[in-house]
Amino acid sequence: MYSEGMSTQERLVEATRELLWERGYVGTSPKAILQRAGVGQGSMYHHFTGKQDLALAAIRRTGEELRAAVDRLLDTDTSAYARIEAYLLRERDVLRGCPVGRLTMDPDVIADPELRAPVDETIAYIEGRLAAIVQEGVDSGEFAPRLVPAEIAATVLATVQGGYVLARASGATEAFDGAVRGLLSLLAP
Amino acid sequence: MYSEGMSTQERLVEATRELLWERGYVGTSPKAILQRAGVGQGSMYHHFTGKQDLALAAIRRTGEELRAAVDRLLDTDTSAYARIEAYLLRERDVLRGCPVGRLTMDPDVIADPELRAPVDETIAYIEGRLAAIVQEGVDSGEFAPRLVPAEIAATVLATVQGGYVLARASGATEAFDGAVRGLLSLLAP
DNA sequence: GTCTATATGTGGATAGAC
DNA sequence: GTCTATCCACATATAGAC
Repeated sequence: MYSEGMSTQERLVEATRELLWERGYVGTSPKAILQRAGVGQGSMYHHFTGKQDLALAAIRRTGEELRAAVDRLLDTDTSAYARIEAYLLRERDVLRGCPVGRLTMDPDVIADPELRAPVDETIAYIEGRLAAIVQEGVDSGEFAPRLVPAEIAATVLATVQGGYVLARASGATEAFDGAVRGLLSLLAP
Repeated sequence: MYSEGMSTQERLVEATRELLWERGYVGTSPKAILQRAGVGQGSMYHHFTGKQDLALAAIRRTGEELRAAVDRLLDTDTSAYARIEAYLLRERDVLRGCPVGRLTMDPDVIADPELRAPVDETIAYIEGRLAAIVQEGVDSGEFAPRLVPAEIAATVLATVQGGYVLARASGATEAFDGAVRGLLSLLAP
């Protein structure tokens, strides 16, 4: 139940991040968080004002980590296609879905501007990075000039997010892989 | 609150369908269903064994309707590209998301084989219809022979499902439209 | 068939002791 | 800072009257 060196706040945020990923905001109760974190009720309300506040910290951290991971993946000295491919083929726990994208199906997250903000920012950031790479590819002649970078970036991101949906519906990762391969075949120079 | 000619069962199923779309399975309580349907507690447990049973009826009906709508859209005597385009440009309430796809993010739906089955069947059905159309296009020379129909079908469906995610994250339909246009530009003969 | 009453647990949060 | 006790409302279901 987390390492010894982890502070109570950290344990609470980590437990919340896991539960938000697994069950979403609506499906996550303070009680479940406390049990997973191994702390008492009082600690949670000492460090955070409540469920929303704790979820906010958790979502922000998840967004930061995802953006950092994407940066590591895309900051390479390779062709535009190779970087888009690297993004699409990134190792993923497909059946768990995207820890950020899944929150968009949570009515209470979407209804709360504070909770939606870090979700929006993270997705917009990745879209922006992908668009810049497509633009490079268009400029260098690697991609057809008729491609609109912002649109292709949205298509790439949507294919990944939708791939999770197909995979979870079928209970198998195959559909995700198929969608990605299909897109790569359409993008292939 | 629904027409006079609607039976109690129908009212319950309709109310459940709406709530599942808006709030998902975890976020929908029997109480909320009863209030929306305008019936008492006893009626629900007379016609259905409980929340799961009612949700099952609701999901099945939503799946049937979606498959029928897709059939109407795709049963036209036009080119393969035109039919894929028609599917992608279908009029949608983008910010509400897909009434079937959103259920894949519901942990209690995915964990219950009975509830997941109609979700899986509906998505598999649409994928199959799209794949057959792509196959036609490949056979007729409309699409490049290197395209794998099942993969392209998955890409098309994933772009739509992921488009909902992008749109809901940003709170605007633009990202959905961008993803669709990007895919159409890649598919264009 | 439909209603109201009731039951048990949980959701989300506060109070106050240590 | 952390714990336990307590609070009120809701979630989900059953019982039994009409």
